[in-house]
Amino acid sequence: MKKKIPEKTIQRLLLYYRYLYFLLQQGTKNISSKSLADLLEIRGSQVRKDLSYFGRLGTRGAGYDVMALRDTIAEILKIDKEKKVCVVGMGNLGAALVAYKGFEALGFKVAAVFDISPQKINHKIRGHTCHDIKNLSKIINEHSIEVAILTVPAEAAQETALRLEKAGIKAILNFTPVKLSLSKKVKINNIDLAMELKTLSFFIR
Amino acid sequence: MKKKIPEKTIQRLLLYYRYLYFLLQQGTKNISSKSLADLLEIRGSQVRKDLSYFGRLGTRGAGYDVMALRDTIAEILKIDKEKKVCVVGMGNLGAALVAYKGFEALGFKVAAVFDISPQKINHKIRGHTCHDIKNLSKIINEHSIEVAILTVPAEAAQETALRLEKAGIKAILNFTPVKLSLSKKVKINNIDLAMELKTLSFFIR
DNA sequence: CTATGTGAATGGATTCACAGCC
DNA sequence: GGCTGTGAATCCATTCACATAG
Repeated sequence: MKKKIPEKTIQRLLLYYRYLYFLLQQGTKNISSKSLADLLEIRGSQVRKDLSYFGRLGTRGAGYDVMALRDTIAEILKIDKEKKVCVVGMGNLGAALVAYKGFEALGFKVAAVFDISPQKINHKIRGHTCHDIKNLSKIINEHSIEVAILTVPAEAAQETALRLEKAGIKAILNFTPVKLSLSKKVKINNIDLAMELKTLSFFIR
Repeated sequence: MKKKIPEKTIQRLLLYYRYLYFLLQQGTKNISSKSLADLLEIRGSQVRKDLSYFGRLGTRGAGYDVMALRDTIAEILKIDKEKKVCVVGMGNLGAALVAYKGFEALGFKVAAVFDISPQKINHKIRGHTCHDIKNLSKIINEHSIEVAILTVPAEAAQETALRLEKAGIKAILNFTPVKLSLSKKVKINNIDLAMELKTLSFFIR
């Protein structure tokens, strides 16, 4: 059990969780690091190393108990605890993410959505009343929201991010192609769609 | 000028391109690796190493010519050449991506969209007539589409991916939370939205 | 005999540090 | 002097290999 856990390990932990969940539904009680690794096309040693960050979770000679491991990972990642998110920017992408089913399974709940446009404010978008971005701070505090999904136009990105920081947001999933400059206290992950597509296509042939 | 170019380098090249484009608009003629690196919060040596994969692009003592470097990167990444993509699965996310403006700037054009639902087939979605997924192969070949964006439900993901492979698709940007099993000829990049959000939130505090 | 857990070896990417050129 | 280009050094993640436990 070491100190610093690599981000890559956390990502794989989530993948393990998904497979274990599925395996359990199938009635699989026990699994070896090798079998789990094969499903993900990685090495058994990788699985074991990842899990070893969190203690001795398996039984030598016998492998891992699927349910126990799944529950341990759920605990590590706090998947059971619901976490509130807000979505800022109700364009096409923002509206699609509000409705995205996948978030629920990992314990996220969209607690508020924001936009700046009078045509959207106070209207329902996929079941959520769109709030004026002016009230960002108030609503984020009222609902104790810690995570924001940022889908505003590029021009508004930095400014909006600053408002999110001021409102006390701890993490931002940034869909804008802008490098946000905030204090290091705010954890930022970027999803740059056009870039992903371009990187991908560069490697063909 | 070495052999294998890391994927990370390609990603940064795209970022450099974006900044150079912007700098050029501002009238900046020349830039040092240090200044460019500062904009991206990386090291100058990283910029120089990345660029060195493609030859000697700068002038010792003087830095890089913004326009020349931008154009060289555009050439390396073939940003000028239009590449056709299709979007498969016209749910909320698929429909949002069809309308996503950011793709154009990097030379992508949505040439076809597909779904399986009779309610959508032959109807216009954000300006594109939605095709029956049955005609996937035919239309992909007619338009010489090489890249696909996959936004079908998880249950249909693997099956649809196989059809894309058979149709001759070279690369897939996979938005489903499914590990696709295809021959290694098809380059796959995964964007797992729920996972990104969960990884992000794990690291807060 | 089987499969985990882990220190050591390997591999890959980043950063250093300086020779080389302007 | 200033800044690039690059081999060497460093850092970090993955993989190996084996002692250890069941």
